[in-house]
Amino acid sequence: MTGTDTMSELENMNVETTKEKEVVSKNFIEQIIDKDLAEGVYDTVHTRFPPEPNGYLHIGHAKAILVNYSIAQKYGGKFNMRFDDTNPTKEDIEFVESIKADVQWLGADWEDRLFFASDYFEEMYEGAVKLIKKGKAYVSDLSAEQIKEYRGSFTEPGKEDPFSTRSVEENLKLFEEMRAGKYADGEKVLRARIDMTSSNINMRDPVIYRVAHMNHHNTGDKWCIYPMYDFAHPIEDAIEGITHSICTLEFEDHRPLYDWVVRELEYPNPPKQIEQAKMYLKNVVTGKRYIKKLVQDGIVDGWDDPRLVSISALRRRGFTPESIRMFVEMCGVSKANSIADYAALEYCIREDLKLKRPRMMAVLDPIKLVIDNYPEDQTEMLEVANNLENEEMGSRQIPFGRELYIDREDFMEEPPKKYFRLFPGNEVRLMNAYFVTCTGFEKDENGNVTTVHCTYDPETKCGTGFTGRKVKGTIHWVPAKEALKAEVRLYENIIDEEKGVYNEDGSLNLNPNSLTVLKECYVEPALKDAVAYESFQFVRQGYFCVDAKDSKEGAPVFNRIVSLKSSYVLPKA
RNA sequence: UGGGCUAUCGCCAAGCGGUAAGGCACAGGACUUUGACUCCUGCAUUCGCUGGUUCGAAUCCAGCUAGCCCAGCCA
Repeated sequence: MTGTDTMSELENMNVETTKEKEVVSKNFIEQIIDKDLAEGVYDTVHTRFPPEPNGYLHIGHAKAILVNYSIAQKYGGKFNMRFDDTNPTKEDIEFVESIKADVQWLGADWEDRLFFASDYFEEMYEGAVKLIKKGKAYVSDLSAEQIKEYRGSFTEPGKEDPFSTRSVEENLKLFEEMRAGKYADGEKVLRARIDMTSSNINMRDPVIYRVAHMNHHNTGDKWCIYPMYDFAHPIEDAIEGITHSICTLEFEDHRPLYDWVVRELEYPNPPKQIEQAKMYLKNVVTGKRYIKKLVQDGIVDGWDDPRLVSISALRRRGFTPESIRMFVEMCGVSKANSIADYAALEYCIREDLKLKRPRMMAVLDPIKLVIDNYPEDQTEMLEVANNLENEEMGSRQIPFGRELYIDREDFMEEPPKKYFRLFPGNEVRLMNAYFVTCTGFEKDENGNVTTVHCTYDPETKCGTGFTGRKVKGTIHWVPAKEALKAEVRLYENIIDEEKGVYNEDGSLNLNPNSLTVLKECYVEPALKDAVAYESFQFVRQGYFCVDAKDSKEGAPVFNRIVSLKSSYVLPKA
């Protein structure tokens, strides 16, 4: 075998291994799309995110947004943003703004394709007229209760609506009158004529238009009849040229109706509805009325309280769009109902921030450390890398002096075995600075340690390459004089995870310790200019984000996004 | 109760008749100026159950079981 042969052999192997790595199995939606593309059912891919503007988006919606968006991306297709605003009684302009902001923040770019279902009302009306003319729809005078009665049940077929025999002409006239405002809310509806005996209750002559004299956020008073979801949605998709209309599992039973509408209205290349499982997170609150109550009761400070999982709350807590995308990707797409662990989300945010954020020192529960052999009134500036694993992040200066703050946890008068932080006689490294040996400590009248004394060894200064001896522990610190006092908020799940989300009476099982406010923290002076949403690693403690609501200029409030993992548990004192 | 859907490790999830991918979590170990990160190692003789077809079944067939969704003029 010649050298070149060996080379090409090697190259082939490389190609193969690379290929193997890249064979990421496709999810079932992608498999359907591949098939559609291969068979020529469609030659492009066009998806959409169609929320009703009736509330704030939460982590569950992120899946819908990102699955739709990423599929469009993968296939070089398009992604639309569309508000499904067909029911003015539930909707508000406030929500369209917050939803737009959240979707944008998540990075799902709809480019110039922002739509409102309400912009299609005229075409929907014409569609309804078309159905009437085809004898496929009729106006009914039945009350809501009567319609319910006539619908039958799971086991009994429905009965024909007595008004279903009206002539096309009469239906046309009545429907026109409905539009003209001649009838009060609930007085008349338009029903699709399908099959009152269908085993699928959605097919038992579903109502497709109702009367609602109500101001609409987009169309004002132009309309007093509004299309129902099952009629409107397929039309919206068809108008926009959506190919794959992805929704959640509970709409599986509606698919026959979806297909019926696009077929009867004779849309060419009709869209296809595909249902996927929702994404649930274990032990989180997403129910509107529960969150409303938490706000009312003053337990949280709004829909963006960092303990909630609304998109705005996650943003305020310090989660990044990248971390949420990673999480959605990690959870995958399937038709099996499932509940993801919060730990997976935590993994994603740590992973995302790890190399992107500076690693700073902050002392959350301060006690003083005095270096007795360090010259009084001397301050030296230490050059410290912002992120040891990412040189590009550069470095900063930290003042170092005789008096520092360290965390209470990093000193123990009588240490347990395997405790390798500060205790009388023990030497540790002050991160980025010197080795110090504990020589003593002071307590207050309650027996709490207030000050720890130590001596330092000038030869052990960081960066000098000192290798004379090693220490087992490295602790963080902050200079007493120059440190910035800051408020830090620590979070636990708002739900008591032991007990689950709900009590027997349906109320929430709240965790009384979900919020810890620490007002006497000290952080590096460099953190003075941190701005809202900026985040950092506080070494040995976790990732923290500047709270956007309560921080003041020069006085940041830090939210702990997530702690660092730890294989060491401090024994209880 | 009729219809629709689902069931593979603690949590997600591949697998599509040729003998159980991967991630998270977890547990060991190495390394370490973060008890972090990183790196190794381990982690389903078994795919809800029972039968059947087959040389061969998580994959096909039959019958069970369990869970989720549907009887809005909500989406």
